[in-house]
Amino acid sequence: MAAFFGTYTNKVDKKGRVSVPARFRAAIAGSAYPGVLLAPNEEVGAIDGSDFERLNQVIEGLDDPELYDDEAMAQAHETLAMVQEFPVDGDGRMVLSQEFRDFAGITEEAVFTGIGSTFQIWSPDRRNDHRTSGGRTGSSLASMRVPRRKDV
Amino acid sequence: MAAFFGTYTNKVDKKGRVSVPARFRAAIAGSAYPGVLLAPNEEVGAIDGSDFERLNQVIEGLDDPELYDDEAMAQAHETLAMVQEFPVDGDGRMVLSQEFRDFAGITEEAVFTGIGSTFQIWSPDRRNDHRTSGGRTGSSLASMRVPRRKDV
DNA sequence: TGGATTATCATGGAACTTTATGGGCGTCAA
DNA sequence: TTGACGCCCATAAAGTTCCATGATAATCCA
Repeated sequence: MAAFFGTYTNKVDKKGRVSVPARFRAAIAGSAYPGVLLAPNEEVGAIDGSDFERLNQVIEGLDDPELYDDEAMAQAHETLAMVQEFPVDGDGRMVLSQEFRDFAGITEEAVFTGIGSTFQIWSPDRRNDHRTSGGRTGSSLASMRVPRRKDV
Repeated sequence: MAAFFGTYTNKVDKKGRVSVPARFRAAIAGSAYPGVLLAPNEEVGAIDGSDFERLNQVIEGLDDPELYDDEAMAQAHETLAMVQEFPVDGDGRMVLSQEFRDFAGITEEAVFTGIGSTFQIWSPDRRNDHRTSGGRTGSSLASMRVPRRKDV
């Protein structure tokens, strides 16, 4: 499974091109398709990203009645309808569409944040606001719990 | 699972390179990726470290609705966004980024402390302050508890 | 068992590779 | 033809590998 983590800030040139962080590229390497999948995240005003493998898992999950009730299903459909494919070129860059840049308020720079099996793309300002708001006290890697191994 | 313990002090050269203690390298040997994962620990002003296996466990846990509510998830995302990957070279060294050195106040030397399934990296001064403050009386290996074995 | 030999480790420097970034050039379609 | 787009090239900075050395620790053996 692709694992995305860390924060990277890259320039967006006048063509709308931006380098996908090398570590993220490595995470999606070997995937069936050399690119990423992006969708607006309306909750936070950023862009969500993932690879094909993750999307396939999500799609499979839709068939599980325990995961989705009617309301959640309708919402999931809306989200899937917003997903777009962005190829990554030979130099490791993709072209962020004007539509998505406008949505996320991205102009000169884009901030990539890895959050596990997916990642997000932010404008620097919004990223800062989001990070400093919410009053989250510093968590730490050492304090994060892992699922207790189930003895079967 | 990787087990980290003991304290080691190593030099940081002008490129920011520092040897990972051989015992720690042995602990992560066999991991899918020859490197360590580091994240700032804002509570104590040091750097938390772990291996890939541990991070993957954490990431898998994120899909478990019983482990994370919305608030805990937001916090977990913040932590993951701070995690960075540091490859360990053939000589057993990694390059501590300027950002992380600044955060932890590390200049010439770095102190590695193993604390179980993760480890920490300190500036010598902060390490000293932290150890001597807090009034923690000496615990002992003999007094430490272990989980009761479950009969299955 | 004392001393010699062999690993392993931490450290320094140099050479090499990758990454992020900017620009150019042809193609296709509106 | 004027963008939008894909593709290729150039380059500086950063990251990574390679080689050398002294110090310490482990091993061997007569």
